[in-house]
Amino acid sequence: MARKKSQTESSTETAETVRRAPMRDFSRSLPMSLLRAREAVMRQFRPSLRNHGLTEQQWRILRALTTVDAIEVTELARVAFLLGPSLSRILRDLEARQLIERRTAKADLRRAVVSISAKGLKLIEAVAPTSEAIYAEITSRYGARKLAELQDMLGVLERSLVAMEVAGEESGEIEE
Amino acid sequence: MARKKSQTESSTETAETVRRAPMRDFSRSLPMSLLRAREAVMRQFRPSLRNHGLTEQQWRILRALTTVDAIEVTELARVAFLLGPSLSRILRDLEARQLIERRTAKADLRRAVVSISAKGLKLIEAVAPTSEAIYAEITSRYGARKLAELQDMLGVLERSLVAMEVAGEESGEIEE
DNA sequence: GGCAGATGATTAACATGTTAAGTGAAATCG
DNA sequence: CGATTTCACTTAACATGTTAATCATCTGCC
Repeated sequence: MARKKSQTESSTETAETVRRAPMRDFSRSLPMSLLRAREAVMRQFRPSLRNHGLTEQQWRILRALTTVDAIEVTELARVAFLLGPSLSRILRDLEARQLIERRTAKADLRRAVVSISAKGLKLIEAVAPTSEAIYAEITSRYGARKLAELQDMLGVLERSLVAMEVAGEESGEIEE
Repeated sequence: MARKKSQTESSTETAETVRRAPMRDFSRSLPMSLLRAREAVMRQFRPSLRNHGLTEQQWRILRALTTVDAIEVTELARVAFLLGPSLSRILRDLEARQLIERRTAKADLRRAVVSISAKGLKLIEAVAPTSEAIYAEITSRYGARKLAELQDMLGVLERSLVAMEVAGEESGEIEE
């Protein structure tokens, strides 16, 4: 680190009143903390996934599909925590690669039902060992108990924020 | 919740051996927990930013610029936690909107130095009150002490993961 | 039965994430 | 001092995030 300034500072005078409100130091804001933590975690997994030709989101989808027999697209979006449009694009690609299978629900032609293919399962099984090893290493380094506690706290945070949203909608802003 | 299956299950036989390794329930994995928590937080801020014509990242950059007089692009990328290419594109846009100013370092023509403009400062000042109010509401709902503790834990996690990366490089994989 | 409104999914359009390649300038070394 | 390497930054190319619009089907109601 070490700022290493005073070398490109031959500036003139630029911003005058800048630096009025230091605010919350910014780099320590909650969104930044969460972003950096998540990035630090994912940086561990990405290389392995990449070696198997998978992105983080594609992995999430396949992973979610191994926990069910078949699932509708909307439900899958909820479980894998992806927005519809992203999921739509990714499913198109995964289907083309024959890692998943998709068919239309007989009772409701709007709905599509997705399931993982044998090829997809094989891929998952090829990646899983490394992923599990990395996860174990993280758990070991950070501490299993602490990790569980952290996840609890994140869950509580999430729920209190959802409650906050609801509170902000109960009246007023109906139409746009 | 509630699986609501047995309605689109008129399937034939699809996946056979599926559901072998439930793994870590998936939705409770650390990356997912962090992702959902962060999304829950950002969902609070996005509408306000959007009303002012700013994306989350643009806001991060302007916000970071208020804490310094001027800063080099690479340093800014580090502080705002953005990758070079993303930052490059966003700076191009912010400069076109005259929210920032950019000039070239005299001592090193490779380096660009960025600073916020008066217009940019005005925009920040217009958005800040709402942002601060939302942040205060979150703090209040979740608890200031708990929030500080959560951020501590996130910081520790981040640092232990950085240590993990280093440990995985000390020998071997030098060239690509 | 037929039509207005709701719903599931996709497409469109634009912004960012991510890795690789390109460009010009500076540092290093023979 | 000139070739090579390194460095700061930008472009390129592709994948995803995000919001709005579109499309087909469904549902409720008459």
